[in-house]
Amino acid sequence: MSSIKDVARLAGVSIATVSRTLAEPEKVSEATQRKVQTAIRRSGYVRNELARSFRMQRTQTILVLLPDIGNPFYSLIVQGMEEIAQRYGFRILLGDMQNRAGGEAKYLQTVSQRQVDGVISLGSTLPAIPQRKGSARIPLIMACEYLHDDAVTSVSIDNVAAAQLATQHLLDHGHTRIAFINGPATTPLSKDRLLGYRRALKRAGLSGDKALIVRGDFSLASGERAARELLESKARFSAIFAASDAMAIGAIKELRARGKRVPHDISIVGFDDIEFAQYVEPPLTTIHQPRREIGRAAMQQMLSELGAPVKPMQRQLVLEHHLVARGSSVPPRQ
Amino acid sequence: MSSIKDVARLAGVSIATVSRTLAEPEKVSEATQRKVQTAIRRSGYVRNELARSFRMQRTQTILVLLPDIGNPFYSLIVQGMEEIAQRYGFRILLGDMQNRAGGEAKYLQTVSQRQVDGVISLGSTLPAIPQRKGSARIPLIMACEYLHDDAVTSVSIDNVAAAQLATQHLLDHGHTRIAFINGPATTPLSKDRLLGYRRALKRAGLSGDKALIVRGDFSLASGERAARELLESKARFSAIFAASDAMAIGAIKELRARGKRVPHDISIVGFDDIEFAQYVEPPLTTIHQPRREIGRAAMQQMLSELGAPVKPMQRQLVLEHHLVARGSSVPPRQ
DNA sequence: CCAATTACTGTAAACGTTTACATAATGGTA
DNA sequence: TACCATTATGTAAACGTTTACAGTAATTGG
Repeated sequence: MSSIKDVARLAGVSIATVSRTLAEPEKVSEATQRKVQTAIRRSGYVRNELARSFRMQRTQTILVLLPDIGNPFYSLIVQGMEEIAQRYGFRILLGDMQNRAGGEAKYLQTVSQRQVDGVISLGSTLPAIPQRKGSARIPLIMACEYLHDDAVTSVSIDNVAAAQLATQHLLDHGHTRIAFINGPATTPLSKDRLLGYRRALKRAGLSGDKALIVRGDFSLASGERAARELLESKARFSAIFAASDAMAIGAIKELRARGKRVPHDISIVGFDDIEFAQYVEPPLTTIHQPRREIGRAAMQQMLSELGAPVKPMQRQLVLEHHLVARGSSVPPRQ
Repeated sequence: MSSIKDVARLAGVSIATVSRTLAEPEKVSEATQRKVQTAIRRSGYVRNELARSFRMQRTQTILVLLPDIGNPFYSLIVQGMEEIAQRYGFRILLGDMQNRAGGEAKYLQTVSQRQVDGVISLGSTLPAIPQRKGSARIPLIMACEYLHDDAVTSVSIDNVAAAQLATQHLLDHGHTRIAFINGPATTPLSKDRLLGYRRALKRAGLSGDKALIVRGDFSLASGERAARELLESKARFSAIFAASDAMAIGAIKELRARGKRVPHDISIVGFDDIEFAQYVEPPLTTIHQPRREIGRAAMQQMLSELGAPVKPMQRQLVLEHHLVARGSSVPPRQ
């Protein structure tokens, strides 16, 4: 492999000039630039990014922590992030946490080893980012999930409002006994969705029933389990609001297995609007999250914190959601 | 950040000794090792992997090219790869090709920039890997897809046999007019599946009908389109074999939209056995691919080529598949 | 007791960049 | 003309490792 030295020799200039031609061409005369450029072409030189990263202590790489790579919910978010990262010469290192608490640990190593410039987490817990003594702190941004803490930058939707909207939709159809399959209990996101659910019930003058609230982990299988739990609790309900489409789809399967028809016997509303939501039977009524946009915004914020010429945003960015009414929600049977 | 120098000073040894303690402890006396280890603990030293990669021209990173990150088919494969990579201290850099021809281009840059040690491609085309002059060639392995070329290492199933099995399953149920939604035309994988489909028909003494063969790109939407094409062609059929579960699910949606009942009017068999296959209505009969195992094997082969103490495998590894019969395939209506 | 071997440790170069600083050339101004 | 500012380029150090080579001390074999 030819190095900057070969190029310098070929062009008859110093290595500093070659480096400058590449990084700050405005500091090099046009004639010299031409010489260097032809030398580069002739030698087939390509910059050794490893050497560069080492020297500059920057890798142009952002670690993206994914709770579960098998959940197609994240794909569009990642694509949005890629789009922006790409544009500014950054790369994404994807870390799959396999839906496990602490699954991020192995990836945080690469952080303390200075192999990434920043971290975007799609998970609910604040990863304990090992900060390098004596260096700038490594930026962390949360996407989708968030903390109610102004110090932590995040991009998400208004989950209270969204959950309220979903519940209201079922109330509008005349349902009064609405079950709720929430996500993992402790996260602010889940708390907010629970709050939105309760708020809608309350505004409708309903008291709500503890037995109608169960939990999953956003996965298909957990939705199935949650529905089973609901059915076995003997609590009556004519509709379910699930905090993810995957859980909604899992629930539908279980309901069917128990002889309930959807939506005829039980209406269902999901959350996320993943692609599959349109393809299940019945097509899923759900809350649409602007996934690509969330990814874009999170990455933009990251790059702005890293000094890229991107306009920074507010600390906690909240994007728009909306409800997509499809076939899974209808008025209750008499 | 403390460097190897600080540790050396603290332990009263040379930096070479520190380096050796970390990389080849058998060459360092026990007493010295202890001194170095306490010095490391006291100083909070963590090796600068950037410097190391630079010096050694190895990054311990494998680029995994993904045709479409939104397709949940790939998740388990990636998990299998991660598992093995992890075990040997390697990382995975995921590259999403967004289902586009040439989508790998931007990632191959990182290859020519020496930022990865090897490439595993899940796509169908042979990525033109820029080889570094004067250095060892960068290993490439294909997983799922393959070329009929002994020079290219690959891990996959026997797609001819698998497609034949799926078709045979429908024939066994009594179907004689079986449509086939294949993947992109030009890949060996698609050709093999077509071959398997045809072989099954032939063995049953059926001639086959060109009009019953259509194509998609493995995605939900393309399955929907393919089904539409079939329905509009006026060709008669009582069953569909789709080359991916996603296309099968897409097709089901379109069939329903046109008033066909599945499986009552039309039986369907998919391919892949993704998680969703169990959750759609009716549950999808499909070919199970050992996805995690494919990932594991591909990564194992990669690491063995990179000199890790892993037993190498044969050039073209073929893993076992099987058919999972679920509700989407039944005998045809009279 | 000497030579040869072994086991351990240190010295210093090298990897390919970036960049602070020095230097040289040019042009403008008093 | 002498001076300064500006522009363009070169010199050389630095980043933090690994590793070839050299050196020393301890051990072994004769």
